[in-house]
Amino acid sequence: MARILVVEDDPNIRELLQYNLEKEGFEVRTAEDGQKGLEEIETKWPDLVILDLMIPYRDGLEICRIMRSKRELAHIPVIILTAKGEEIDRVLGLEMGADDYVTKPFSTREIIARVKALFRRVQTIEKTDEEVLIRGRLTINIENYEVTLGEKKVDLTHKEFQLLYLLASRPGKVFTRDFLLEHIWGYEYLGDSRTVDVHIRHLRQKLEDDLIETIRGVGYKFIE
Amino acid sequence: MARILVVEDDPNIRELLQYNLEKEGFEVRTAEDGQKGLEEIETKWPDLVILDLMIPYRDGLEICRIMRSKRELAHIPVIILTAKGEEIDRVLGLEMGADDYVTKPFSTREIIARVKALFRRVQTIEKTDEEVLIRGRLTINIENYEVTLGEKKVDLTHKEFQLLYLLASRPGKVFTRDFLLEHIWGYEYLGDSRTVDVHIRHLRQKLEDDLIETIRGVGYKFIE
DNA sequence: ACATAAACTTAACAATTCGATAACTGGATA
DNA sequence: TATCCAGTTATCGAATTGTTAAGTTTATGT
Repeated sequence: MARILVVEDDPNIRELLQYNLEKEGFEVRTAEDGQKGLEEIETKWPDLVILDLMIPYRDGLEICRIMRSKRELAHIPVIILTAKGEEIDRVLGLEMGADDYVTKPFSTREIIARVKALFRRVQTIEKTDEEVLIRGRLTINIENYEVTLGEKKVDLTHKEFQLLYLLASRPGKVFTRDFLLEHIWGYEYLGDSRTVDVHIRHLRQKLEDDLIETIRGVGYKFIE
Repeated sequence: MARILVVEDDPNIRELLQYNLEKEGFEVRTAEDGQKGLEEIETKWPDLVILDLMIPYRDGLEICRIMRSKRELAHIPVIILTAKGEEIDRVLGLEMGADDYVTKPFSTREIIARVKALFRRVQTIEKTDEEVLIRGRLTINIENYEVTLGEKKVDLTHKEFQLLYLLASRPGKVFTRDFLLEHIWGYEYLGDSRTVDVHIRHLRQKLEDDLIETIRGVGYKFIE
């Protein structure tokens, strides 16, 4: 199972995290300050690091920066813990390469969910890092934005391409209209969800009718 | 739409929350003390609970702890309301498994934003957690919205799928018609309870007769 | 900066599927 | 045996999606 390092000076939170993460089946190590944490990271290469921002000796951001500068540590995902007031450093943290933030106080469920989500993201990114998606007769080339069906090249618009790519990235999975709107159109989009239908229609016309299946009352899915 | 339970003894805040959440399209129920709140939670399984910390009979943390210890309630997100002076033991609160905290006085916009954020978080993170339910020869894939019996794929409608999923999520547990109506059809639904029978009938036809058992005078259960 | 084309959104209407209800039947229970 | 509860079926209306076209925005090249 995945190995997680928790770098946190407050023993209560440290134990709370350790207890709950181990209950989820992760292997957990802890360090109580930045110096020890960094040593652990450099010698043990954990699979994920949870870093409190305010810790003695070396703070979270510094550790993050050091990790990102070393080739063998650069890929390790990092979750930063911040107290409620410290949210100013968010931008700085992003620059330092943290992958997620959790503001204290947090629920254990939340942090576990985020750990899992992060692992999932890393896994799927590593998997889908290939620029070409092949699904039967369909080929989706992300790099040069090209789609071919059999031998024929298919011209898609930007939205159509995004929609197809998202659906085809997980064949079989049902995507609700809301989910599609949120991910392609953005969180703040306040529009008709019928818009999705129209784009689906266009995709079906340009490709084949039965590539995208309608799940009535739920959404759409790319056939497996 | 999602069903929210507000447990709060102050009638002003209770109504304020109810009014504003309903305006946002949520279905809202209220309880004025911990005992009634807990009953409502256990019998109705709301989709989210807003809990005042200081309420008569059973306080918020106790309810939270009870919820987390019961399998069918453990996943329900909880927002805790605290008065400004109340210094909650943070770690205790975290262990109890609340998902978010709001300090009184709060603005309605804030609480609505948090409710929505929490739903979004839970949806995107938790739903991908347990995607497949296996019950003997029956397989229920939530992500793909697919049901197979043995090797055969079974086409279910939305309502049928929801019904089967709920029943199969706790084999052996008897669900009353009222519970099923409130949980799947919504708090507001005022209809014939024969409706449930018809959908059960359809499920039995599409699957096997003896998967869903009738408990005369009570309701239905999925066989263990 | 402008004209033009392309892409996107919205609206309206058609087609289809689904679900609620009523009414009747059958069986269990007291 | 009477009564109550669940099973069953067909039908109608409602909800969802498909489809087309017109209107609006955005992008592109000159």
